[in-house]
Amino acid sequence: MPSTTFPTAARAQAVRTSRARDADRADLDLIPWLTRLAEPERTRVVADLRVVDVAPGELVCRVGKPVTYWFGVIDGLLKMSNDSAGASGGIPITFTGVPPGGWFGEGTVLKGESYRYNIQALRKSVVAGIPAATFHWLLDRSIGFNRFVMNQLNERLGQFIAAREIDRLTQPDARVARSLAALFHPVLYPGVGEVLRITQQELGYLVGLSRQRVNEALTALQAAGAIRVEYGGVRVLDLERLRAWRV
DNA sequence: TCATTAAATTGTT
DNA sequence: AACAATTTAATGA
Repeated sequence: MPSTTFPTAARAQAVRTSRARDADRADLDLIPWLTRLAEPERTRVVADLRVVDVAPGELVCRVGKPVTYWFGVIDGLLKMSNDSAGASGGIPITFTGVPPGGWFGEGTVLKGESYRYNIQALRKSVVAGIPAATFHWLLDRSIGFNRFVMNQLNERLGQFIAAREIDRLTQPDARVARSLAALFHPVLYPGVGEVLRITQQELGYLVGLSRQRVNEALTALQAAGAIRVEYGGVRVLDLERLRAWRV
């Protein structure tokens, strides 16, 4: 196993807790775009792929750091935020959860800029990544990969528009409902099945509500038959209902 | 594998 | 924020 440096940012604090390891077969099955690659490409990508365990609170990448990897979530839950760590005061912050199956930062990698977001693990997670060079190499020769990235960019645009709507919502139940619906996006987050593994605490952190209020909201959503609350997670019964939740 | 214990999560005040 | 109840994870025989 190569002892490469990874993830990039916050390595000083990360290297202590994160543990690089080889990707096993189970991990590979959870990378949605990998199945779309033909043989010569697939082999190189698997070789370049890095998989690490990330501890809760650990930063996967930080605003301003140069782009080195394109990341995806194998397991766990990450938080994407555009805050500047208190530098600009307590200004409204947009959070987005990244559940299993989600790959992000392709726009930044494409342009070769520095990261525009902080990506932080909300709980113990498994994160995969390919080097920016490999990403570009794939774009240059795999049509399947290009299709994936294009679709990804398109769907994500819709996500951000939805996120702005959610931010404007004041009703807690609606915020929770729509945020949940976003996390169950089948294209962006194919790793999320019927059940999303997320605690009410984590959901509260993501949506910007107290755990108690989230609990109340979830109870209401469950009573309406849109979801089922389970221990350490939520099962979606009616995704459309969640998306359209008003009050 | 099972029973016991510790930790995590939930529901409620 | 604090509490009790419940569920899961960890431990060791």
